[in-house]
Amino acid sequence: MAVFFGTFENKVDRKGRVSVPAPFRQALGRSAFQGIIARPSYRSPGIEACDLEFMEQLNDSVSATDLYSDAHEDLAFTIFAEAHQLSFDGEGRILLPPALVEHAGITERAGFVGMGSSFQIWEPETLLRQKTEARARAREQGLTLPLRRGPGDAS
Amino acid sequence: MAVFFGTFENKVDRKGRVSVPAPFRQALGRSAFQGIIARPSYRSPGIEACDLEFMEQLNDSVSATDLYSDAHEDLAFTIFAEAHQLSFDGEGRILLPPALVEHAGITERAGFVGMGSSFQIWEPETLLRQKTEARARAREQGLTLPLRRGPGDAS
DNA sequence: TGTGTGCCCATTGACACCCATGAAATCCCA
DNA sequence: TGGGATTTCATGGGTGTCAATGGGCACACA
Repeated sequence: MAVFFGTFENKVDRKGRVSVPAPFRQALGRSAFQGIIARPSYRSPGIEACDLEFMEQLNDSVSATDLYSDAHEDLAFTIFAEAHQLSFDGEGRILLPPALVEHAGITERAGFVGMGSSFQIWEPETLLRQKTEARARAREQGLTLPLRRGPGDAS
Repeated sequence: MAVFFGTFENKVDRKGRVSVPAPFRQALGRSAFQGIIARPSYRSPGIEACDLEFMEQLNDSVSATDLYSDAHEDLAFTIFAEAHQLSFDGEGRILLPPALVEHAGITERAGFVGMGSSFQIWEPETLLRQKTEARARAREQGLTLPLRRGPGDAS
């Protein structure tokens, strides 16, 4: 599975196009669909982006909740309703839909930040603040991470 | 899994390149991606470095926390946002990004120190102090370590 | 006909690749 | 055991390549 990491900042041209950073494109691999799925985050002014495969995983996870339950409906609306399929052009650029641009407050530049299995797109200044705050919270709360080891690992 | 140990000091040339010590390169092995992942330590003025495989383990561990939870977002930002993928050139050198150089206060030389399953890169003078202090603290506090044995071990 | 969109090509600046050099460690053999 | 031969490594620098960016053109649709 793809792992996205690092922060990149690219220009939005006057046609509304942005280059998706080359490392992210490489992490996406050579699947049939050349592009990404993007939707507004419901918890922040950022755009969440992933590949089709991850969308299918999300679907599996949502499907695990009871059909017709409130949680199922709300999750489904939140995750799938506002999702956009954005194809790469020949140079690896995407066209940001107005709804997403507005949600993120993006104007001239777009910040791409890796989040592991997915990545996000932000207005660069806002992203900087968000990163700083997230790091501060992680440190204050003493967040630690129990490392999971693969099955072939002896320890 | 790779085990990194020892301390090495190499020169940073005027292009910002440094040779990764040969023992570390050998420990990294012949995986598909020839290089390392590096990110600023959030607890010290050092640079933490590991291989892609370790990054995937981190991703697995982060993925084990609930998607969209506060902890998940904060961890993802802290661990993945500042990570840089640094490829080796033909001579086993990496190009240190300005953000990492600044974080570590590196100028003309870089100190590499093995930390077991990862290693760190420091400004040499700072590293010397850090090592001295760490040893002093370990001695003062009488730190001990319960030894875990692998399953293949007879004893 | 005007607007949005996909496809194509040009430019430029960073950096990944290539080769050369010297020093140091290791090996080999008398 | 000593000293020459060989290999490995760290380092320096030139150059081709690729990613990001900008703009033009054709096509579709309203």
